[in-house]
Amino acid sequence: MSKSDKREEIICAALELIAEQGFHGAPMAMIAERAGVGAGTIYRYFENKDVLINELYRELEEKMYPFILDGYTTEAPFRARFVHLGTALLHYFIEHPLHFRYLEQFHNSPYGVAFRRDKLLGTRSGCDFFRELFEQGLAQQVLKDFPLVILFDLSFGPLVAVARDHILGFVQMDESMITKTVEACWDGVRR
Amino acid sequence: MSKSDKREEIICAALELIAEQGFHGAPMAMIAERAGVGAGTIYRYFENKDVLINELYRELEEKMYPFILDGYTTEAPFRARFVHLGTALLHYFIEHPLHFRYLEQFHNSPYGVAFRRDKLLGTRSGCDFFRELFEQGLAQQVLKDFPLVILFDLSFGPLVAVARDHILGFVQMDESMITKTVEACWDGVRR
Amino acid sequence: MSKSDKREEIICAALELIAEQGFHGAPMAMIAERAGVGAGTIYRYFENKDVLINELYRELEEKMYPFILDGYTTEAPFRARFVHLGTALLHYFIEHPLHFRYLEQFHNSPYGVAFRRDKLLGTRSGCDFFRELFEQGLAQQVLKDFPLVILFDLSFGPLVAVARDHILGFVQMDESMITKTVEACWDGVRR
Amino acid sequence: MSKSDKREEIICAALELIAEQGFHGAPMAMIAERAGVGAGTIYRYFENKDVLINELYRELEEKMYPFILDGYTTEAPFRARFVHLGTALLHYFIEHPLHFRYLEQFHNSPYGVAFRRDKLLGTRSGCDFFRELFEQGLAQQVLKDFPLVILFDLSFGPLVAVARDHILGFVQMDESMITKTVEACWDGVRR
DNA sequence: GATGAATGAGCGTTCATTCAT
DNA sequence: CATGAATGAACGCTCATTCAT
Repeated sequence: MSKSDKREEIICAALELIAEQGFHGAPMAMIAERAGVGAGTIYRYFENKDVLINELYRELEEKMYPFILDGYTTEAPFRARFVHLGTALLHYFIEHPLHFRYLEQFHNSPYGVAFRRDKLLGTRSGCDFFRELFEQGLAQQVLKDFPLVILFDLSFGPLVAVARDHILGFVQMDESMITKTVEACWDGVRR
Repeated sequence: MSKSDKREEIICAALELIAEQGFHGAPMAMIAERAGVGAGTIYRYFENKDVLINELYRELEEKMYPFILDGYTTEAPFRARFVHLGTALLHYFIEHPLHFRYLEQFHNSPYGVAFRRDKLLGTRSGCDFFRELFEQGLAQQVLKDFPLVILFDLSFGPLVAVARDHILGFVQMDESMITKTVEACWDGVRR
Repeated sequence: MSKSDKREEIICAALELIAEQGFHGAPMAMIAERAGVGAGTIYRYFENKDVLINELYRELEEKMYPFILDGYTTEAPFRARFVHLGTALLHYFIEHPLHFRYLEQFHNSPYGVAFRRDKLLGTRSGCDFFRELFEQGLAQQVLKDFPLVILFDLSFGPLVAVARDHILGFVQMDESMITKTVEACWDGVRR
Repeated sequence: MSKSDKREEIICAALELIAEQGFHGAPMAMIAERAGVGAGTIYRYFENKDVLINELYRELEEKMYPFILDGYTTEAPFRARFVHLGTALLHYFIEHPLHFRYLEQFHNSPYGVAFRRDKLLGTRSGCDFFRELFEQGLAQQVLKDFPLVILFDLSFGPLVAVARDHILGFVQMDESMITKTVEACWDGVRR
């Protein structure tokens, strides 16, 4: 197994265990076992558990963005762009339930709060295309006159909730339901 | 300190610590210390940590419902009732940030998932007025034709997200912003 | 409930719980509950748990002796006296399984060792009629020439083992089996 | 210290402490300390305290059988075989007082009762040579006509009692006393 | 005297992290 | 490098004992 393979196995094992069992249910020894490496080996790649958790988060984000931005063009009309992003996001969550559950675990924890604070204060980049889109929407007056944060909440709050309920089996999302849901979000933010 | 005072102190200490630090940031010994009681004392009032956590959740719910239902009347027009509940909920969260953060911790954990499953399957009562409202809305065709679960998500997803961002200091909600936010939710679900 | 009734209830509750569950399985609070008294009350009658345990032992011994000595006469022939005592002892154990199991718990514990040491060193009286009988047997040369302790062991070792197996249900002792067993013990010690 | 040395140290520390102080006089932390290992280390070798206790019992049994069976032959006359086993057992106990006291602690506890039940019901093998010997003795009519269990009690009851008294210093067993004692047991069971 | 709520030391066990091999 | 055995602090929980009522 090559060096980067090992890293990948560790990341993957951590993702599965944490997504399924939470941070509690994923001791380092268990992550190591599932990754097929020694317990000490993890510490060659990640300084400690916190670093592993944050690094894994970063990697998931990086895998998510290309997926969401695939086919996205800043030339399209505003509504179409909004629908594209929302639909892509919901698709991503539904097709990557482990990623989704990990992201949820992460956000709902001290890690996530610190992370989010950094991002809003601009010390962290990442999903700036969301921010750009919403700023444009405000400038063009197609969006309701809300602070950016609230526009985010109105858009993603429902999507995340729907994704969770789908993954937990409380509702079954098909293509048309996804579209309708995103359009409902649009109704929420559009002027 | 009277008997029920002690119970109250424990509940209160648990609320604060868990809201602020999560379940694993709140060892029983620390809860006891903050409550000003011995470690063993907690177990006179709560069989174990799980029971304490669930009991605390139940108590918060019981405090929340009267707050939200205050002034609520099934005679009012549908939109008014929706706005009432949404506004009240957001108010409650904003005025009780510890409660809010505890509820979030709870829902985002094995406790919450089990709880939610019970509720959706109808084996648990509680916020049935929400369900009733939404069922009426569907029947009267004032709401978009969605499964109940998704209507919940479209309504509460944003409210919860907004409350979280307010509490974390990412946005400052005033009365008018609250109203506007709830109305945006309404735009999301109304036909 | 009178003062001595209370003491009796405590003794009785302790006997039952310890006999059935061992010292471990008999917390003071549980003893108090079964006795129908407050937990603190026990400490009015017994300085602490150790004292309770030793006192209870002493009381059981005191109840046992009259039972065993009933009908016993130093005038009878030696063998008859031996058989009387052995039979009576086995009967007592079989008819008072709680007593028997308590005595066993006691003897097999630091309490019992200290107790036995006292007794053999003569600082404790009690079952001196056993000692007298065996000393006579030695003097009259009807018993094998063994130290007293070994004669005790040859006599009571089997009886205790048989009683235990009966109580645990590994064998069913009836009157004739009891007699035969005691006679076998006699064969062991007689010259 | 090698891996198996550590396991041995733990076993040995547990044996000493439990033999001397009983199960509750031997907390895991104290066993670890005496073994010269960290508290957590025990759990690498034994799943929990129960498993350690049972494993230790099994190991003692395995050490005992070869000792007892050394020089034992099924060809010898019945009485000789009985005397061999009895003498060997008593020797073993006297030469291994810690083993003896541990075995006593074990048998006089929920562990031992369950264990003994298994053995009598035949779901456990082990000292089947005892059983075989006694069954032969019954068939050949050299033993008194008793259930097996009682023959066991008549034989081992005294031996165990004598061993205990020797170890506690209540009597001093030498070679001739051992022989005489076993012969007395034989008198007890022989027809 | 009687109570039982309160205590806190002590238990068995877990797990992030280290380090000799 | 990679390992995984070893560690020990920290956890949830119990229970003998005390003491205000």
